[in-house]
Amino acid sequence: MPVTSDPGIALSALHDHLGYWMRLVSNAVSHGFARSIEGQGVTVAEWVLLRMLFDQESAAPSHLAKQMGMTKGAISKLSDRLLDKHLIARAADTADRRAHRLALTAAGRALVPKLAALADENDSRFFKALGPEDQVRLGNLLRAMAEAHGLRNTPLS
Amino acid sequence: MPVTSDPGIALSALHDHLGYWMRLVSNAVSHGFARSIEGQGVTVAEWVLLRMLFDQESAAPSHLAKQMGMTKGAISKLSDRLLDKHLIARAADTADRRAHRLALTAAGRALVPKLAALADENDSRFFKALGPEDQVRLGNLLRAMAEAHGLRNTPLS
DNA sequence: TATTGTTATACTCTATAACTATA
DNA sequence: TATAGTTATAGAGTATAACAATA
Repeated sequence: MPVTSDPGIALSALHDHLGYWMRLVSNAVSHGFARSIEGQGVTVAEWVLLRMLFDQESAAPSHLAKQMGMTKGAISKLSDRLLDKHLIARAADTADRRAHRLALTAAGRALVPKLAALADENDSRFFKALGPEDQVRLGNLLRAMAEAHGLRNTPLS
Repeated sequence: MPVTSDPGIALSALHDHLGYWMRLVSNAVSHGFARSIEGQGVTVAEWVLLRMLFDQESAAPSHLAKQMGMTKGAISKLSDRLLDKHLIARAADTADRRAHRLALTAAGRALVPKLAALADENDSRFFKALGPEDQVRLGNLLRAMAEAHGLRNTPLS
């Protein structure tokens, strides 16, 4: 019998929801990663933006906003920080004078592989608790959820 | 071959990490829940505090801080908002005059079952995409991760 | 008129620490 | 001295909207 002031009402507990366990594990993995890259002077959102630019040479802020599921304003703030750190550069678009292009600097390009290695290590460290088969099963279940709900935006926080 | 400026370096992508998929799905579930309860005027963190008080009659802020994995300062701010909404009440501890006791008001106690029902609905809505067996498998995998890493604090964000 | 991007405002959550009252 | 709690400050993320420049 649950310990409540009104035992006549059956009330779901926090841990009765899969969402609770998802968030518990997800937060631990993400916070662990945030700690592992803060020595490199970047946040998780900054890592995502840098990693995306690594594959694209240059991108418009509006394009990154769509890719990352953020607003234009949020991308501006994120870009400002990366510009201050000299990890990206901003240039005017030659074709459309409203538009900008963001690209990695040499320092930014050199940093991405280090961050990717830290991401690999963080993922391994957490999920090695599951055997190899269960890691595959977990990935399949999560991708099935993402597919079923049409989830596409990169998760940041 | 990956499209990068330096094809000689194999670089893990964002979606190569289980942490990426965890966060993608977890964020969708949590944001969906946040939207479903905002009509009741509360945030997810407020829901967690209210749900915990429902089982405890009253609790000290410092106790809630440990339970929820938050600092004393964060609990103070959270409590202030719930006090403003008249969902909880604050009283001096009779034994230790430094300490306080937080408890649900009648309105707060009446609200918790509504929020619990919304939490049930949100969880069902998202995870029905998996069959019943896969829901059990996912829960087992997540609880195994939590157990392996000693995760205990309630995830909020 | 619509679009690109910046800037401003505000709110939530987090973290640290200064501060008070009491033990 | 240590503890309980509040308050202050700052940073990160999110969301909305006002704004200037250009299409």
